[in-house]
Parts: sequence; structure tokens; C-alpha cells
Amino acid sequence: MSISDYQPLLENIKRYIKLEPADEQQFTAIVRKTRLKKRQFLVQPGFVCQSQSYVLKGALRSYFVNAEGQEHTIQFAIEDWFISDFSSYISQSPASLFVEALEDSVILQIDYENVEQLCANNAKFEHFFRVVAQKSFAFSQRRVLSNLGLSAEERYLEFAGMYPQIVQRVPQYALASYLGMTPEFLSKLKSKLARKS
Amino acid sequence: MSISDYQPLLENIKRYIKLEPADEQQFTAIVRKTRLKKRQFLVQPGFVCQSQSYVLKGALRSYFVNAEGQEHTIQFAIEDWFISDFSSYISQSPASLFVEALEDSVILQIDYENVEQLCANNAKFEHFFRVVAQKSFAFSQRRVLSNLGLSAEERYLEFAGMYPQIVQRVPQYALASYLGMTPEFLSKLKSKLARKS
DNA sequence: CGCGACGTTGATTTGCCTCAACGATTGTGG
DNA sequence: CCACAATCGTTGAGGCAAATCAACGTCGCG
Repeated sequence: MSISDYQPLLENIKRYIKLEPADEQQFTAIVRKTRLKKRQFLVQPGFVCQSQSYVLKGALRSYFVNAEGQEHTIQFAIEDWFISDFSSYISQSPASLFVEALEDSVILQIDYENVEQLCANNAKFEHFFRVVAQKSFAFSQRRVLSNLGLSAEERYLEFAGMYPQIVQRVPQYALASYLGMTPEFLSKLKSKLARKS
Repeated sequence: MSISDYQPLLENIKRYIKLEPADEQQFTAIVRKTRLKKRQFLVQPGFVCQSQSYVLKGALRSYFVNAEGQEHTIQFAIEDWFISDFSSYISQSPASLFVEALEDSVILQIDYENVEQLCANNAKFEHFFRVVAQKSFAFSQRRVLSNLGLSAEERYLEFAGMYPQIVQRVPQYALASYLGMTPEFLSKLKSKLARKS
């Protein structure tokens, strides 16, 4: 695995903490690179989610399948994003989500045990993972807010305004299930909005 | 402020990290006790949320008011819970939520600057706040899931099963707005469920 | 007491879902 | 390289869960 593979992830981390060469070395020692084929699963319900994954190239999503068989997308991840079944990951208990590659992808994985050890040994990383968790929490709360306060059309427009790349890149049924509507309804919504302008 | 006021909060922290007397002292030095009257606001939109609050006694909620004037409750907090406009708190930018006392309450407040300093000086607390943020994130993701995957009735039953104390204690319009339904609909739901049993 | 806040109940409306049929595109095996 | 199936998006008809609107009862409190 070449040095350059780590760079995007190290740059990401450096947005929050300063890294000396020794820190970088400590960190890269626990990173694994993995390739995924489109439609390949990274996590499946019932298995413990051992690692968090950073996307070097490609696109993934995590989703839940409820009793009626409906899919509900929890998260998308493209380049420079992390993804996992976070609930399973932090409690090291069986997952309830699928994590699936939407395209052929390349990811960097870091395992739970190693992350915890790293954080215990190096306060910089403890700080980094605190900040990331806090931002993730704030992000999730904003989503709860959108779900509660906005109509289907407003949710679509908000998301499309914020993440146009993702809207273009992921299948529409996955986007619909993220936004909390049926694929049919999203389709009608888009054609209505297109007609307006 | 008497020592015993700190105890519940210290016990909470000790569930995650071990505290030496010196640690306890470092921590209690940054804690402020505040009393709130029912209907009093702790945070209001436009003002920066300076602190996180731990509930010693009473009940609070955070909520958002959208363009149409509808309220949407983001969180409830009773004894032994934290509450704030977390998004405003971590970015120290203007709040978009109200945080309001639902009863006369007593809280312990810790300010952003002091928490950051404490974490920088004492790795135990950095760890504590990481773990708390991670759990909060996982919790919030589960709520997104419930919002997406469950009907109004299912959301109510799930919440009532998980937090019966809160259902009894908070006004029904606040609960309805937390669960993503109108007060009228929640009322009909409850009477329907009561009739069944 | 009387007012305001809260919960209830019923009639009506609507945003979104379900079901079904139909193109377009992709992928796959012969 | 074509044929065929599978996958995905579109469109329309009809249905339902939940919202809206309105009227009324009740309780706590100034």
C-alpha cells in the first residue's frame, strides 16, 4: 500500500489536529485498504461492525430493512466521508444495518480495537474522534429537524441544494428512501419541479 | 453550592471514566448551578448556546419553530440528562432552537470554553466527552430510523415503551411534536389504544 | 370567578402511498 | 453481438394515514 493512499485521510484529520510524523506513523499503522465491487456488502445485520470506513474512491450507503421489507437509507458516503453501522461499531454489538457499495469503491478501514488503543495512547486522536462524533451528532440532529419540520418537496430541495453531487450519483430509489418518500413520489416531484422552471 | 449537588453528575461521569479526587476538583471548578422557573428559556434562537446543561431536578425540552409557526421538539431532558442546542454549542454560532423548562428545574451548567480547556488538560475528560458524543450520535441515528420506518402509532408505542416517565411528565402537545404528529392525532391514537385494552 | 392553556372529538381535506402498467437502460449468457 | 431478462425510472388511478379546521369540555391559576 503506497504512502499516497493515506494522504486524503491524513489531510482530513489535519483539518482538526496537527500531526507530527510520529503521529502519522502511529495512525497509518492501523489502516487497511479494501476494494469493493458494486453491490458488495461491507456490513450485514447480525454481524458486528468491526470497523469504520473512509471512502477513498466510490460511493456507499447504509440502510435498514424494516419488517415490511421497505428499505430506509441512513447515510450516503462518497470520497472523503466515513461510513459504518455506527451504533453497532461503538457498542461492538450485532449490526441492524446493511452497508453496501453503490459503485466499485476503494476504502480505508480502521478497526474498533485499534482506534480505542490509539486514542488511549495519543490524546490528539482522542480529540479528533471526539470532534468528529460531535459534528456527526449535530448533523444527525439537523436531519431529525428536517424530517419533522419539512414536507417531502422541501426535504428534497434542501438535500439537493446541499449535496448536488450525491443526488446525481446515487440511484433514485436510494435517495427517495433517504428522504423518507417512495421512489414514485420522488419521480413525480422532480418532474413537477422541472416543469415549473 | 454544596458538595452533594455535584454528586449525581459525578456519578454519571464515573460510569465512563475513573475519577481521582483531583479530577473531581478540576471538574467541579467549572460547574455552575442554576434554577429555572417553568416556561423559562435557557436558550433562544439568535443567541449563542454557551453551555451544556445537566438536569439535577425538573424537565426541559429543546424545540424548533418553523416558518409556519409549528413547533418541533428535538429533545426532552429529565433528571440525569444533558440538554442544549448542541449544534450551536459545538460551533459556538447562533442557536436555532429554544431550550425551555417544562417544570421548575435545577440544572448544572458547564461552559464551552471551560469544557474545551478541561479536555485539553485532562485526557480522561476528553475521553468522557468523546464517548458521550458517540452515544448521542448513535441515539440520534436510531431516531432517524424510527422517523423513516415507523407509523405514527408505532413511534408512539416505541417511545412510550422506552420512556414511560417522560410520556407521563411532559405536555401532550410537546410529545406529539417530538413524535412528528399533531396533538389532535396523538389524542385520538391514545383513546383508540385505550379502547382496545 | 373568568380567562387562557390544554386536551378531546368529529367532519373534511390532502399529501403521500399503493398498485399496476409501461419505457428505457443495463447487463448477461448464448 | 444480439436477444432477453432484470433493474430502474415514469406515469396514472385510486386509497389511506395523518393534517386541518372547528367546536367544546376541563382544569389550574391570576
